[in-house]
Amino acid sequence: MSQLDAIDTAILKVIQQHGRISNAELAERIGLSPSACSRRLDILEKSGVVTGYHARVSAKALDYKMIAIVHISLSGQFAKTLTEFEAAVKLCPNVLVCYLMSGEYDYILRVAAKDLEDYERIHRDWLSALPHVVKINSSFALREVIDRPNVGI
Amino acid sequence: MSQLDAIDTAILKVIQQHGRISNAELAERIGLSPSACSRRLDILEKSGVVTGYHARVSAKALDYKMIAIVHISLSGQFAKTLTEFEAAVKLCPNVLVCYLMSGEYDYILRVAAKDLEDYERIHRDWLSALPHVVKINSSFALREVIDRPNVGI
DNA sequence: AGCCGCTTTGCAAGGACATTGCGCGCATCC
DNA sequence: GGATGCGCGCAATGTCCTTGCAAAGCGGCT
Repeated sequence: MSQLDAIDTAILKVIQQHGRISNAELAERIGLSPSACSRRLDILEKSGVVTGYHARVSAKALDYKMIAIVHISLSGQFAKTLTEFEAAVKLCPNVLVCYLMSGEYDYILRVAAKDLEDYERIHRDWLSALPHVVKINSSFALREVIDRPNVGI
Repeated sequence: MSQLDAIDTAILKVIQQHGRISNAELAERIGLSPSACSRRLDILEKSGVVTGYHARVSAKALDYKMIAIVHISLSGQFAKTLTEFEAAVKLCPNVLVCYLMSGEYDYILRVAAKDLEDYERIHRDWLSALPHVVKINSSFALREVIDRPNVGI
């Protein structure tokens, strides 16, 4: 991928916030002809700068009213241990985010649940069943203050 | 908003993963005529079930190579304290996510930075400057294992 | 300075697409 | 049983996306 110029950055800034904007309106906003804009966007997509488009669905419309932050420690940091854990955690659809971390815990997870009972099920059937786990620490989000799709550029 | 039926759910499932899909292809995937599909999607958007569409931009294409998870404790839980902290944290463009939490820390943040030097700047100019903060604990993500845009439905 | 090649732009055309009105089928309720 | 409302498919029209093509900007080189 070549370097991004000011026009590319402007395109990215718009489509981050308005992913389903028409090419015509996008072109107008950034001051370019629709054809040039379409070609630039095409390059951004094919070169992997734009990795996808996603609709954001109201969590409570789907009855997901709870967010838990889960800190997990494993029994070791061997590559095999990490690989097996990660393969297993990827299968749980309720895990939205998972990072391998520095610091006190090995992994940090963001988990969506419909309610406390649902979370208890997830904890029992999924999280506790993950391999090599020696400690699980769940905290619950009381309120979402910020949830940006991307860093403001 | 009325209840979501199986077709609505199917639509949501597709557009969560393919936010820029054409209405024609969406209709074909879920087995509906384009007109009916367009009308359903319109209802889902106007009723607030679909809250927006966003392009996902490769973080490293923008040179954001670091993700920090920051735990923050405040000096108290008075409403005024929380409100002032939240107003301030919302201004920092590097803070992608912020939750008010139960548990040991009051807030948990996901912060994007270009590199360690950039994070040092964010920490100094933004995080340390947030009002009522008494403790900041930063951990760094070594690797992103999962980052789903939405819960799998 | 002038030339040349590369890149990117704007324009135009044709083909696809989104949207809206309309009539029909189906279920519900009186 | 008839009326009513809801959601569907079909068709048409206006918009939009895309691609070919020529010209303009830009940098390097002589």
